[in-house]
Amino acid sequence: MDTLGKILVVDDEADILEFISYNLKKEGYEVFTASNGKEALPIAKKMKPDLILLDVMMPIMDGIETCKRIKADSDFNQTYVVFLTARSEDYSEIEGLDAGADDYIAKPIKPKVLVTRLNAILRRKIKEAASPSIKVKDIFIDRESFLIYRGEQKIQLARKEFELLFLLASKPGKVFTRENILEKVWGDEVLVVDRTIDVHIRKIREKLGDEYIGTVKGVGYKFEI
Amino acid sequence: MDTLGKILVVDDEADILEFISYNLKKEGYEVFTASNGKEALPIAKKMKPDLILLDVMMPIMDGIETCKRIKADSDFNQTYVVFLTARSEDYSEIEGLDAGADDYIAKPIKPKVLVTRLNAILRRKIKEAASPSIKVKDIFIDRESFLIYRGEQKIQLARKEFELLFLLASKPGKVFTRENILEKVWGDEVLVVDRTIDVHIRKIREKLGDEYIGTVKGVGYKFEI
DNA sequence: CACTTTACTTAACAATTAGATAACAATTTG
DNA sequence: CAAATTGTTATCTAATTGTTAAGTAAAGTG
Repeated sequence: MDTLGKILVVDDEADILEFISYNLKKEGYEVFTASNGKEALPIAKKMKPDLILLDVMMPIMDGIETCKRIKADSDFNQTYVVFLTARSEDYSEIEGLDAGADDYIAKPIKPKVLVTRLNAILRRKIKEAASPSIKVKDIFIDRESFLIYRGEQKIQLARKEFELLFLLASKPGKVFTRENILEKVWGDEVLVVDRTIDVHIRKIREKLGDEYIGTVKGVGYKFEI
Repeated sequence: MDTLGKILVVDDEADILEFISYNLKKEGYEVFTASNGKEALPIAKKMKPDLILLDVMMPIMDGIETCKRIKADSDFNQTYVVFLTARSEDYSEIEGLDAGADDYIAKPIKPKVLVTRLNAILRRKIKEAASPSIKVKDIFIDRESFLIYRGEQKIQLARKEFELLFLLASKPGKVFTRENILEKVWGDEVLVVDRTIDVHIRKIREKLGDEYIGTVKGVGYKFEI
């Protein structure tokens, strides 16, 4: 099995480090560890991880400082940084955003949440890098321009509409459940009502016509082959 | 009758152990018991249960610690862990989730609740593992698209019809009793009259033809080989 | 920074469809 | 044949999805 990606985990508490490391390895990631920011930088330089998981509160060099240095280094253009924060440290959210973090995970860490979030982030990354466009039926879905081409005709979709169509079209014929769709298009931290999906489906159908997206009652939606 | 699955129950109170054990055995599960975490681990190793039911509060090794060790062992990747917790111990919910538990059941335990929850969990597990598609005779039953293919022809079934056909086709030739069918397709919390199944069978026959599903009077239905 | 526009979400209601059941017909079984 | 079991149809209900309108947030503009 080839690795899903490389992750560098940085935390000063050995227990947490081990706990996270174990869960990520089990999932199929290649994991490196460091116990503070100072240690982390050279390891990151060397290993070129796809994602760095940073505890905010650390001695020697805290997460925010580390993140700033990472983001300042053009070597890490393609590297995602995710913060681990204690739930109530909302101040860190603001600081962290300034520092350029891409996402947050609140402690206490639940393995499932951790793994799904990182999966989602890295999947998005891989997908964006790998398949910028899809051709199905008579349409061409182009990530570069966020446009749908049908022959000469260009159709513009809003972001969410685009992502939703892109997801369905990524596996034509396959039925995606709403749960599925929410996870992939909205991400699992976002709490949105099912009907929202329906409305977006409606808008896509409005712009493209009804023949592309089918409903499977009791299950979900699919891109019709 | 083959067993529905193996369950390891861990609790320090002998009464509870027996109570749970009795109810699960009656339901058709193969049950093992242990009275603390330390005892539980080797039994789990040996018996490879599908699910471990863990009391949170135990002497020697408590449920949380036990759960952590179980989850840390890759042998138990496929094993569900369910906690038994006193209702007001909400702290344990957080700790337990950290430890990797998959579900909770609050004490005091009602046999029906216990059995239904475990049934639901294990059914989900089985379904997840189940193959996404089946090929029998001249038809192809596809979970991805929720369609039945016969050559080029696509046949769409409603959800319950699909699940029912999928069940029968999962073991062609085997006769499924109505009880069987209700449990697997409808789930045991749903109360439905037998005739409902007949009607669904009828609709499937209408859409696919009569040659696929056979009736065994006094017993049930089967997918004809 | 006001103002405008656009995207997103939601609530509320309408339409549709799947599912359940009753009632009766047909078939099988002993 | 009589009893039990299953098949069939029509009808009702509950669940699911479609649709509209309106509110809110975000992004763009002068």
